[in-house]
Amino acid sequence: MSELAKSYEPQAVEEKLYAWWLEEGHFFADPASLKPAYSMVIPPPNVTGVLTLGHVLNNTIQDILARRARMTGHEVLWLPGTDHAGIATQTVVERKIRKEEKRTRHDLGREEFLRRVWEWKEKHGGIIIQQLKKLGCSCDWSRERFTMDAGYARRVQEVFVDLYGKGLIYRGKRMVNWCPLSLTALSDEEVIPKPQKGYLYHFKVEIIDEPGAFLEVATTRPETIMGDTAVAVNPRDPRYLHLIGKTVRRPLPIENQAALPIIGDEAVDFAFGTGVLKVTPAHDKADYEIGLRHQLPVLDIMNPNGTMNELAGEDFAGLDRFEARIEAVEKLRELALLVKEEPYENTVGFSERADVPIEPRLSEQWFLKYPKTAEARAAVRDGLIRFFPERWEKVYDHWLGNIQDWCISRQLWWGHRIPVWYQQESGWSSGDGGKREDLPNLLCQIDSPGEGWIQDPDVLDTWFSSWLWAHETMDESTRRRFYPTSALVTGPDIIFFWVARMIMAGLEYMREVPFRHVYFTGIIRDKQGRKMSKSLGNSPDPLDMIAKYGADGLRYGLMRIAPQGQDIRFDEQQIVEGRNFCNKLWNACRFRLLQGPIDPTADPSSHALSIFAKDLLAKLHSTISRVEAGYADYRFSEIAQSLYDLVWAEFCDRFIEVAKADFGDTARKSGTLATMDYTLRRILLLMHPFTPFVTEELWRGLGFGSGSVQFAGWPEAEEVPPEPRAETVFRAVTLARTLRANYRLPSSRRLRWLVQTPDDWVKAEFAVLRALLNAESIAPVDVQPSGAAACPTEIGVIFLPLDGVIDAEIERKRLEGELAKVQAEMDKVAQKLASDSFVQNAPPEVVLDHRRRLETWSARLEALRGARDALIG
RNA sequence: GCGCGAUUAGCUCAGUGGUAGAGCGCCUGCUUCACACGCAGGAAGUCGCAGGUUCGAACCCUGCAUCGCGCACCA
Repeated sequence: MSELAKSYEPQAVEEKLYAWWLEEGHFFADPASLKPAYSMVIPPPNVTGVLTLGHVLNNTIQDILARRARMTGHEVLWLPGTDHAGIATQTVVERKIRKEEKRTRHDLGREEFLRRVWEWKEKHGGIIIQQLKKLGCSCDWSRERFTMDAGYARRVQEVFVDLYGKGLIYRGKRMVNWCPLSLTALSDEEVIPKPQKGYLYHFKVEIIDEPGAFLEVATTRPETIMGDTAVAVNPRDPRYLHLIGKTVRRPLPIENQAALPIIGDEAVDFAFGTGVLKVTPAHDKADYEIGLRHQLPVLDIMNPNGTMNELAGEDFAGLDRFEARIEAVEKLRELALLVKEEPYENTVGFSERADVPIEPRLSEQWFLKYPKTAEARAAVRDGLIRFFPERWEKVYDHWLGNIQDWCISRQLWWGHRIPVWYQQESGWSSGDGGKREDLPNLLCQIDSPGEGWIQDPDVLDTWFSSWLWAHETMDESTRRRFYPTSALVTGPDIIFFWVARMIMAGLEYMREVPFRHVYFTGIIRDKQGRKMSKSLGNSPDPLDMIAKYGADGLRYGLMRIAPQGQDIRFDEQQIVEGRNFCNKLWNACRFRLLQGPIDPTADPSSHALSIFAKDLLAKLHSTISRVEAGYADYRFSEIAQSLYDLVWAEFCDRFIEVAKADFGDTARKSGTLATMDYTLRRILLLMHPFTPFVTEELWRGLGFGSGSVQFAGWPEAEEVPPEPRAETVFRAVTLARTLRANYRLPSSRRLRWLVQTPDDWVKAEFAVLRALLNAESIAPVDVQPSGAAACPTEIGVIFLPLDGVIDAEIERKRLEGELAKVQAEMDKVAQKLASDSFVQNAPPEVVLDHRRRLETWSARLEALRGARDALIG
């Protein structure tokens, strides 16, 4: 390529390069490679999913890690795939069938429904995989996995059988979180507590043994009165002590006003409400526990879908639980038993997926007693696994310390079938989540034991397959080479769902942790700080962003504002900046190309270098060090910012501008070009993980190599001494430009400047000064010219002759103003140095630094005074 | 109730003890032969509040406030 377009056009480049990468097999992970291994497994997105900004963040980070690992000489495995996402996918397909055919999954039957889900999956699933490719993700697509792949599915069932055999999986009738909409049990982690405004209802119950006497009960759930089987008070509560053992009349249902015992139980908080608790063992977890302690009957008055059943009585049967609440209050009012309703806010658990209130429900389910919890805790505590940011370790530790058994069965069809078989004649009915008879003859194995056995109808929690993702996605040779993985990149919202469980599964089945590092991203929010959500419509489509700004622009823009583990407020402007930065890099390269062919092996050390070249090389290498340090701590935004500064400020604003002068100087030209090529080469390498497309295009376009930049090595930081003289020139230029601007002289106006300096090296840079100031001329002066505007700098005093340009009186005022400012600064430093405690206690280099500053300020002060006096004289 | 995080320029955020920073936005000037997705200059901040430690605090400690998140409780 001899010429580059005026601006970078991502659309023209991205598709072509991605296809080329695939063609070349660059993303393929070879277990036979002799290179050191670097591996990651993708957090598998839902097969129904479409790319969100969260995915963009997450996968950009993984791609950065993968590409950098390739560049540092690793054999990289980034293993992609998707998750079957039980409830989410089943819901999507059910909705489609209901809409298009007005049928339910029950109309179709299990087999046909599953066929439809697979059909849907083949047709529409995995859109997100194509979208990840648009983002530039360098996954090894030849190893793409799905959590329902045959081999994977078999392993899920084997693990179930194994854990059953170890006595860790058991079936039991327990209080579970029941979703009345999805009609399935959920794990504790799938329940989201939300504060709800409602009422605390006070009602009276008559004490049967003391006719005419009443006990007042407070409840938020009057619709469960029909299921009450006791009333409880705290045995230490003197108000009610004497009533324990007596009975009250349950007001509802009216046709069955049963007598309920008054029991004493320590769980009752006598400060709450009236201190009298209605006990509904079938519909409240705490009440169930109380019921167990007192052998209370369990009276289930609800259907699985949250409507009341016939046990609730004729007034309620068939009503939805919330209609029943209204009705119950009405009935209490009619019975004159309602004392009061006070507005009350309490926290109600909602189903994460269906977003409806969970119904605590007694149900026969499968549970897992987690394996290797102690080891999993220790793995993180002892640093075998490190979390970034570290603070999540505490959250993880706390969860594992209070871990509850995991309800793993789901009353769904789409998922991994539970490998348990029952003898048919046991008369056991399936899938209603609560009506099973006691244990029939049971066999836990994958294949059918034969005639007369039917399989448990339930499927496993999706996470029961995801927790094997780190090792079951790999075959034996891959595992040998790439397990444990190097890093996991995911959101903190699935630390319990996935991260913790994967650690336990890895320890149990691989006897080794699944990853060394876990990087937790932040959560992307909108500008107002709200979570991105479809319903709010505040979630921009990343593909639109890619179309508008290019994948690199999106990646870079996002990474620059994504500090480690902090939530990110998304602002499209940031992506604009990412795009602009890519264009800046493009044009820097374009500038270079206009000077002639580059030398891919340029070595500046074999040339005499200008102070600006030395300065740039020092900045380059300090940036490389900073980038290294950033990778060590996963501080991506700092890496991005360092590179931004290097490219934009150091390379473009300074070095290229100086180079324009240097190119006219035959003595300097070769060194400047060599420095430029050397630096550009390293910039492209450093930038590649963040902006793979533009760097790849430039790498080959400029002629640095014909292969992919991602196998061109990684720059090493070298000790390069700083060149402070260059800094002083740039600072002087800024001061001179400020002087010009103060006089409202347009930057296009070519002026004659004078410089008074004792240093020969400064005189050698006059051509550079002329270029940077866009000057007509720069000439040396030995004595202060009278009647010129002056600006003292570290390299000497720069003068702008007044003739016809500036007004002496204005200049005098300006100088007075400057003097005052400088004097103030000087006083500050002087005061500090005058303090004995400072001089005695501060580190010597700090004191020295202050002394130097004092010198600088006083020199400046003197020069300003001289300029003022010259003006007056 | 317990824990975690945030609070710095109009906005989004860097900044782990020594001169308060960046980008955007704003104002001014510039069709300077890489880039207007650009160049140059400028204005703009009692670093949430109150104490403490220190020669010195945006930074360390204590308390408080506000916002957000998680866990527990939730009749």
